[in-house]
Amino acid sequence: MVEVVMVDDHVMMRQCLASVVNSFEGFKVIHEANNGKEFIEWLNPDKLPDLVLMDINMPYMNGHETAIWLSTHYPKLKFITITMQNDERSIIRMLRSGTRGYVLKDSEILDFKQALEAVMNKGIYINTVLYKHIIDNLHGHQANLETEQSVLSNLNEREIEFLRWLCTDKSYKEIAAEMYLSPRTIDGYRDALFEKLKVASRIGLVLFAIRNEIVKI
Amino acid sequence: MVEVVMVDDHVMMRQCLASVVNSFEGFKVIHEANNGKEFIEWLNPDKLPDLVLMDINMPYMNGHETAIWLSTHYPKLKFITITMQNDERSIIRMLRSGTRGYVLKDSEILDFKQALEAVMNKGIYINTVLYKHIIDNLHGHQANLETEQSVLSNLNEREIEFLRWLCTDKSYKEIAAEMYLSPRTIDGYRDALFEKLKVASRIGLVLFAIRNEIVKI
DNA sequence: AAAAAACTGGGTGTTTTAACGGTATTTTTT
DNA sequence: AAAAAATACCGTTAAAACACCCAGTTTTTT
Repeated sequence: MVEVVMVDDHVMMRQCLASVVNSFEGFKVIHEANNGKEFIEWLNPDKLPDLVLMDINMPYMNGHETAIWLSTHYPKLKFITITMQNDERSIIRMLRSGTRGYVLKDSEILDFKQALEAVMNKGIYINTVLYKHIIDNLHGHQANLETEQSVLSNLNEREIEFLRWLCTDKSYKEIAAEMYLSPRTIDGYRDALFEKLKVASRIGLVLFAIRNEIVKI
Repeated sequence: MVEVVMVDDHVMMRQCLASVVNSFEGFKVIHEANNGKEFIEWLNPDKLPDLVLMDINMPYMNGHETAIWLSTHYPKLKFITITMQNDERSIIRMLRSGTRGYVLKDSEILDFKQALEAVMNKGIYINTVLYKHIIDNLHGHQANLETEQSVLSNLNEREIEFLRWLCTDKSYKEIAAEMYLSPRTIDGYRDALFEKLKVASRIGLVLFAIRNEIVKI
């Protein structure tokens, strides 16, 4: 039986969700708290719950603060964020703070159940609507210079890989070895990129790669 | 009934997984393909499957290429990546290409089932082990930034200015002229920064400058 | 006021990078 | 099957980058 704790200052909402959780086979709500502070004061290191469901917006100690505290003190304790906030920053922040799932309060019960089951089984769960935000964030800022975008699409896999290598402090000779190519070939790659990207030095290539998020900084 | 297509060049693996999928209630494998090319040639716009499970490493047309093609031509067609590759680049790349799930081949059957169910129900599913990679990616390398912060505070105005010049495609000689210094002095600045920042090439300096937002990209 | 630190400039090398000239092989297109 | 494109490769030369050595001047510290 998965022992669940609910942390949310909206009592009605919390109790509704709790009854839903109790209706799921294998899940049982063993405690409810009004906010993060109440929750961590209640926590007993010898008898941790299996799963915590919590809101972000709460008085005294909000979901974000609680998440950081939990990640620091009980990194193995799984928690899912259940909230109405679907803005990118909230999502990213909670993910970074270690939440295993992020479910919107206006999701369907089935989504909710999926999230619980996925999280209890080594996974993470994020609503599809939110997923887009995350992917955008992985991309970085898509508002790249359009002219560069078209140049970018003219680069092949190998050139992209080369650009990534350029953004290290390896010499061309070392990069050649890494890519299993002759240094001469690397010379050719460089020259081709100089031409394509209209630059004249490795620095120019590196800056392009970073601007276009070919490498993560 | 969720109609599933399996795309993987490892026949044994594919057939094993297919039989497992068939054993799941509500799922049925309706087609198997050896690679992306075979798969998209088989695809019938009038009768799309509900879910595609595919490997990354495949001949002729690999998972990444197939993912991009699918995202372009049938953005609503859901697919899950099932692979042995758990390196960050593969994961990020597939996520960016629109995969709804990422499951390692050495996962347990239950994980696998969770992934299928989560994806069919508006979610995405990613193994916990992989999740770390994604979060690290969202972070950027924040851990490093903190240690670099102290290094940064040891740099003087002139060095900062020099770092900014480094992030252009000017040569040291040209930078010297811009800063009204002798090229020799610039040499000294560079060497001092190499020492302070523990790097050994201009590229390293440029990356530092960008990471620490000394220059705006 | 003396010592230390920081800033600036210099000499002399080696290594790396960049620009120029190409060729041979495979893959794709026509 | 021929043409075109893409891929991998090579040599030479000049410039730039990097590594080491150094010294004089100014600023800061003691």
